[in-house]
Amino acid sequence: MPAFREFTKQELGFISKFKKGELAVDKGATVLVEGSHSAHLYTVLSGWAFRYKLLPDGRRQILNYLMPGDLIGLQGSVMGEMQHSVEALSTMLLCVFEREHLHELYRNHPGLGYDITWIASREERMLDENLLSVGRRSAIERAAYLIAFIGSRARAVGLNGKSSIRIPITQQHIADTLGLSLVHTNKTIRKLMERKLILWRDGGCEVVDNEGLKQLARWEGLGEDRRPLI
Amino acid sequence: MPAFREFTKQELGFISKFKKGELAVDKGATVLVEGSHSAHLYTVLSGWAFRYKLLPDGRRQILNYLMPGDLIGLQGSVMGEMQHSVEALSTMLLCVFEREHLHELYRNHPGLGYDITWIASREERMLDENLLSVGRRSAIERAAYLIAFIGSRARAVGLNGKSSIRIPITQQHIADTLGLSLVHTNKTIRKLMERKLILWRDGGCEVVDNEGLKQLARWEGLGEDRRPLI
DNA sequence: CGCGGTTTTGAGAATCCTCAAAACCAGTGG
DNA sequence: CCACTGGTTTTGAGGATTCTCAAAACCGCG
Repeated sequence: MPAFREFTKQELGFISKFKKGELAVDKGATVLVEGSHSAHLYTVLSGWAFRYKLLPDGRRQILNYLMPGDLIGLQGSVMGEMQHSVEALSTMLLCVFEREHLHELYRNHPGLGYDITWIASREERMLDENLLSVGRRSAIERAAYLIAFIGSRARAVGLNGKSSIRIPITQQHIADTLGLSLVHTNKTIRKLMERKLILWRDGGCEVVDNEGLKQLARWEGLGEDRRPLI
Repeated sequence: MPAFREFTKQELGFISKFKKGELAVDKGATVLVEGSHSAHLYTVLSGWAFRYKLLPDGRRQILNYLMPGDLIGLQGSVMGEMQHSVEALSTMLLCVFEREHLHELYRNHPGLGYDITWIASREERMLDENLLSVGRRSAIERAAYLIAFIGSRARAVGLNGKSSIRIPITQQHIADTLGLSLVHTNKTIRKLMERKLILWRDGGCEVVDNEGLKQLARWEGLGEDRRPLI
C-alpha cells in the first residue's frame, strides 16, 4: 500500500506481538463509549466509523471520521477515560492492541512511538481544519469542504473501487458534523447536486467534481504523502 | 508546581541539553506562521497566546489558547509544515528546543516521548470539546463554556494571582473562537454579565461564578490532575 | 403490504449577521 | 492640560441565514 511507510523487521515483529487479535464490528455498532476505560486500542483494517460527542440533552457533534489505517482509542489509552464515542458506519475489521503494552512500545521501539505522535498530530490537524470549517465557513462551503475532505482521505487509502467512492453516511451524519440542522443540510446538499459537484445515491454520497468542491470551500487539500501505520 | 509530574534525574538532564535557549516575545507578536517550516519547538514558560487559522478572504478561526506548560509547534516539528499560526496575547517567555533533537528524545527517553503523545492527546481532547461547542451549543452556551474552560485551565497552572484571574483577550478573540460575529458576541457577553457570571474590565475577562458558567454550558469541566511537562 | 429509516418540501420563527455610528478609553504629542 | 488617535466596546435596526415544526414522499426489507 503506497500510502504507508516501510517498517523494519524488528518493528514488524513487535507489532505482531503487540497485536492481540482482530475484531469484526457490525454496521451501527458502538465501538467505544464516552466515559469508559477501555483496555484496548484499535487500528482500522477495513470499514468506516465516526467519533462523536453528545450534550446531555442529546445534541450530537461528529468530530471526525475513521477509515483504514486510523487509530481508535488512543486518547483513552494515554489519558485513561474516553471522552468521546465511536460508532461504525459499515461493517469493519479492527486490529486489537493491549493498552498495557503501549509503554513497552515506547521503550523498545522509539520509531513506533514517534509514529504514534505523528498520528496524533495528524488527527489534531484534521480537527483544526474541521473547527475552521464549522466556525467560519457558510453552510454550502462547509458541506463542500466536508465531502471533499472525506473523499480525499478515502482516495488516499485506496478506497476508490475502480470508479468513484461512495461515502456511506446519511444526511443526518453530515448535519451533525457541520453543526447544521437536518433540514438545512438537505437543502444545502441539494444545491451541491444542482451544481453537479456531488451525487447522492444508494444512501451515500459520491464526489463528482473534487476540484469544484475544493474551490467552493476554499480548501487547499490535505498535503500528505506517506504516513506511518501501527 | 503541583500540576505537573516529577522527572527522573536523567530526564531533567536531557531536557536541559535539549533546551536551546529562551525567547522573549512581545504582546501581539506572531510566534509561528501557517506554511512555515520552523526548526524550533517551544514550551510556554509564562504568558498567553492563541493558535488560529485564516481563510483566504480573512475570516479567522481561533483554535485554542496556549498558556504555561503548553507546547507550541509540535505539529510542525512532527509533520513538517505548520498548518496554523500562533500569536502572543501578552508578553511571553518561551523555552526553545531544536526540532532536530526530537528523534533523539524518543530514542533515549521513551518516558518523555510518551509524555509528548500525552500532550498531543490532551490537545486533541480540548479540540473535540471546542468543536462540540461551536457546532452544537447556542451562542450563550458557547461563551459560557469558553470562559469557564480558559479560566479552569488558567487556574490549573496556578495563574490565580491571589484573587481571580484576568483573561487577557478582547471580544474579537472570543468572537473568532466561537464562530460568532463581534456584535453578537458583545450582546452575548453582556448577558453573561447581567447574570453575574463574569466581569469584563481592564480589557479582559474575569470569572465570577465558575459553577454557574459550567452549568449554563452543560460542561463537566476538564477532569485532569497531574500532567507532564517538557 | 406495511414498516422504519431517510430524504424532501413548505412555512413561519429565531438566531445570528451586516451595516453604521456612537461611546469609551488609554496612550501620544502638542 | 488638552486634543487627537487607534483600538475596543456598545447600541440600534434591518436583513440573511439557519432553525423548528409538520407532513409527505421515497425506499429497501421482512
